[in-house]
Amino acid sequence: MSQPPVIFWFRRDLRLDDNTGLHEAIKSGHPVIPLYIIDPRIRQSDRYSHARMAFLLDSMEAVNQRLSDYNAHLLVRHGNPHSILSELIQQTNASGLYFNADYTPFAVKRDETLQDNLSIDVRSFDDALLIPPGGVMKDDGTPYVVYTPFKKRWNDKIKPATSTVEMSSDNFYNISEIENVGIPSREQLEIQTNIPIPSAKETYAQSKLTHYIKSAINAYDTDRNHLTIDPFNDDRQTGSSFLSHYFRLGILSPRQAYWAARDKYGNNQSESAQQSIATWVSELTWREFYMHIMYHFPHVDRNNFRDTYDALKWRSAPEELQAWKDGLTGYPIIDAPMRQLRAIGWMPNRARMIVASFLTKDLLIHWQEGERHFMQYLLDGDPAANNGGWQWAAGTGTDAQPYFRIFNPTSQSKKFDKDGDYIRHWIPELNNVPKKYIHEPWKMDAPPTNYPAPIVDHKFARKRTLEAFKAAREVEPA
DNA sequence: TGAAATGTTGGGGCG
DNA sequence: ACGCCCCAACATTTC
Repeated sequence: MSQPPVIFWFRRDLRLDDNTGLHEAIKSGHPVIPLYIIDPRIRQSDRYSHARMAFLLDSMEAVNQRLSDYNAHLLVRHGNPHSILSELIQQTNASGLYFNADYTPFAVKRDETLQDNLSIDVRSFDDALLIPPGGVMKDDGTPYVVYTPFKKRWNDKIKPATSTVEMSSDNFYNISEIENVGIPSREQLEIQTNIPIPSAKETYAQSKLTHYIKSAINAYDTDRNHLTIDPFNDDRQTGSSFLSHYFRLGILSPRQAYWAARDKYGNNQSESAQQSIATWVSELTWREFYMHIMYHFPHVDRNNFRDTYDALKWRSAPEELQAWKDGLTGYPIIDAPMRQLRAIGWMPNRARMIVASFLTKDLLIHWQEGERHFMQYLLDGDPAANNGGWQWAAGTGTDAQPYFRIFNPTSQSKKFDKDGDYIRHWIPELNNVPKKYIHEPWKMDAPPTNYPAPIVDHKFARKRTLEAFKAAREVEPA
């Protein structure tokens, strides 16, 4: 084979099926070098997650295994992407670089100068979303900042699924001649995590998707708010599809999920099942919405989307922040999910809203503290979706809940963990607390002595926050 | 993808 | 039998 190779650079698309950039590379007819670059800057980030990195390593291993069906291997290199790529181009005489676009500010900045710095054909493809940023705009050409009209237009823009590409061993470059460090071990990357890492295999993720769409999705509308104890180990808990970590690394594509759901929707379902399916798809749309937002408004990454609350006096309360992180606030409905997060790298969306409201509204601590903590522990931690959720809860974001909408932890607890099963599972100290007091153990005559009293009084905190937000609104914009 | 404060209504206890 | 009060239940307004 005398043709020069092309490089396919895996980033957040660790799958072989329905991978736009990879398939384009294959279709080019040149032998493909599958590459992953471990960028040491990721590990220096204060948003770095040991668990997510462990999951990424497993995912690289899974891709490598699938590649072995084609006598191919994943080439792994460590370092600055620009230098790695130019070095590799020199070594292999590659004529093209293919990858799928990543829309976070970090990735956009990393990728924008590639074409100028590399002397070869650089091809970026839209793959991570059903509709890429810029594809859903208002008639006046500006981006949507409210979810509902975005979703309406997004739905109208969906295009039919495209056909797949057949691969063979002829499509891949023999990299045995090139230096390949291979996939590093956890020890080599100094990964420390006790979180049980779910399977990162593409086929496993696909079967999970199929299984979920088959039946559990029909009850999503009602079950989505259930506080699921451990979706890794308990198949009875079906409220969440628990696929977000697969979308995070692109082990599943949103197209695979969307079309699986939509095929089922059109296939003679009851009205309530259809409604549930629509709601589930709507969560995919939220993911796209927030990625579009971060692309069009990159400042949201480290700043309020709206400057309305730039003057807000967030509290500095390191001990209270620590209590929140440790699950020791004295509010069971806060502490249970915070402990769950550290234990399994996941918490239900409802719980995310409750603990986010508590940090920002009850403790009046900056949403960025919570956003960072979530990124450090969530297996599905995605910069755009996580940021969007936090700014929504804090009231600083696009389409945010109004500042006066403050969750009452106790009523949320009674509503979504009626019997207290979720609380008892994650807070063993409360094992013997009767149902009557499980949501507010401080009201017992003799509360468990090994569980803290509430670090803040909700009624007092609510008033404090209303006043702080009101004061910030009254500050004239600069 | 709220909750608290305030307003309204109507049934029941009771003198 | 009547008026008064209490308050649950629901509705509306406000934050």
